Amino acid sequence: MDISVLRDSILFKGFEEEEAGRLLTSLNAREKKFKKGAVLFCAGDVTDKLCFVSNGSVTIESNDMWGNRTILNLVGKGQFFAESYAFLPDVPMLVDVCANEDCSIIFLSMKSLSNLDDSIRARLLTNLLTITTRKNLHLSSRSFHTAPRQVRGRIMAYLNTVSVQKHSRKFDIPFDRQQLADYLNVERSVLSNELSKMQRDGLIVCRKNHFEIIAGE
Amino acid sequence: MDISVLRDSILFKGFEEEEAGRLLTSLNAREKKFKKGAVLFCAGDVTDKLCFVSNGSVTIESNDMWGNRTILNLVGKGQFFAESYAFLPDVPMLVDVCANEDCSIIFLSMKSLSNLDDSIRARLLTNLLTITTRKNLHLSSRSFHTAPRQVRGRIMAYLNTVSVQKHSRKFDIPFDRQQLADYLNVERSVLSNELSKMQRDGLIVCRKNHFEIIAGE
DNA sequence: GAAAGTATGTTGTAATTACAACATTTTAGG
DNA sequence: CCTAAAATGTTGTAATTACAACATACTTTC
Repeated sequence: MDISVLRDSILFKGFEEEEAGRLLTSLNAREKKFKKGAVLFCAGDVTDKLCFVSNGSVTIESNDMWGNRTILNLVGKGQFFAESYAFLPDVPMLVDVCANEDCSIIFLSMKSLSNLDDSIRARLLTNLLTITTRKNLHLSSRSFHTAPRQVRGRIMAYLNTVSVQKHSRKFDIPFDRQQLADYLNVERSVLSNELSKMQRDGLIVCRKNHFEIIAGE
Repeated sequence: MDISVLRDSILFKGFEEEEAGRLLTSLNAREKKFKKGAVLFCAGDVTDKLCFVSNGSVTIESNDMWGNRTILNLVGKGQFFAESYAFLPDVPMLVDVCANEDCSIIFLSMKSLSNLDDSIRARLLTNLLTITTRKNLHLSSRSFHTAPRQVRGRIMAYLNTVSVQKHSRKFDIPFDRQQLADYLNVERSVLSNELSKMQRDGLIVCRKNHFEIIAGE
């Protein structure tokens, strides 16, 4: 198990090397590998495991009975997921979790938190709180990407966020066209069409996953 | 200041009466009243206050420069808001918070958490974690309500959730028509129209805020 | 480097939604 | 109880999107 990515994560902030090691044991850390397309969790599943992406990426998505997919989030290397369910283990998951590419996931048991001594527990809880509040902001950012009524507005809202995050007008996005469509809640063909129009209108340049936002004068 | 609602909240779960009182002092609890329509926070504001609705309700919303409103959440009596910003006080708010009716809000300072002793801090953090993870689920539930491509699907997704929460096919919703439209990201007139059709089709009965879902055969 | 498979782009039509304008109902004050 | 204001319902048209069908480009594998 490659611990280094997890060791560098926000979860272990403020912990000495030796404490971190003991904590990993207490949390019963287990790593598992998944192939692209594998389903890690289905809606309705329950879990008490906090999940960490040590390599690759997964998508958090909702698939309705007519085959419509909505991608709520893409969780990349170094990020956590299922934290809400880990702390509310009675609540069945509302979403599916799928391997977006070959990936490695570390599962951490949250059951034995109360056995830790207060000092370690308080620090760990503080870090967990940072994880959940950040996730909170991340979740609400999708609301802003899907809020505009028109496709162009949604694309721009999304690209702007990515551009701000990457501190550059040129950047790659982690989605292919179908995924971006499913994230923005629009038709793939309409998305492709609109991207073409936006290029003709001189708003953006894009090729595959690479985008550039053209500055207005 | 009426402390009883806050005292009964999840934040103070597991605290003795005497500890709770001291905690309130440490957190510098302050209550403030707002008139319906008042703006408590604007997008861009920063705060380190955890906010609690001790009476009334507020809406969490995003208003774009063309006057389009998106309601992300309605926070009622006994619930918290701004918890993410309270713990990430550098992050400017992405949303506006407005008084949905006359209301009272208790503001709790999260700055001095580290001064508390480990035992109290660990218990408080555990409760805060419950608040943030629940909020997380609440936020993602809106994604499911706006995921269906058609208006009827969105209405049904929303009404189903409320029905499950209230354990009844008959229930009141906290939104008026305009607010429900802004929550579901649809036009108010289209929403009214669709509700009429759904009544004609025998799917629901509604009058003002009161809804009844009619069981399929 | 062909062939097959996958991803992306394009187009036309049917369906749906946005928007405006107005009708009706409900609520709040005097 | 009347009036004004607000909320909700209805309708028609213009604009947008969904969907299907197909064209093109890019990848992968042999």
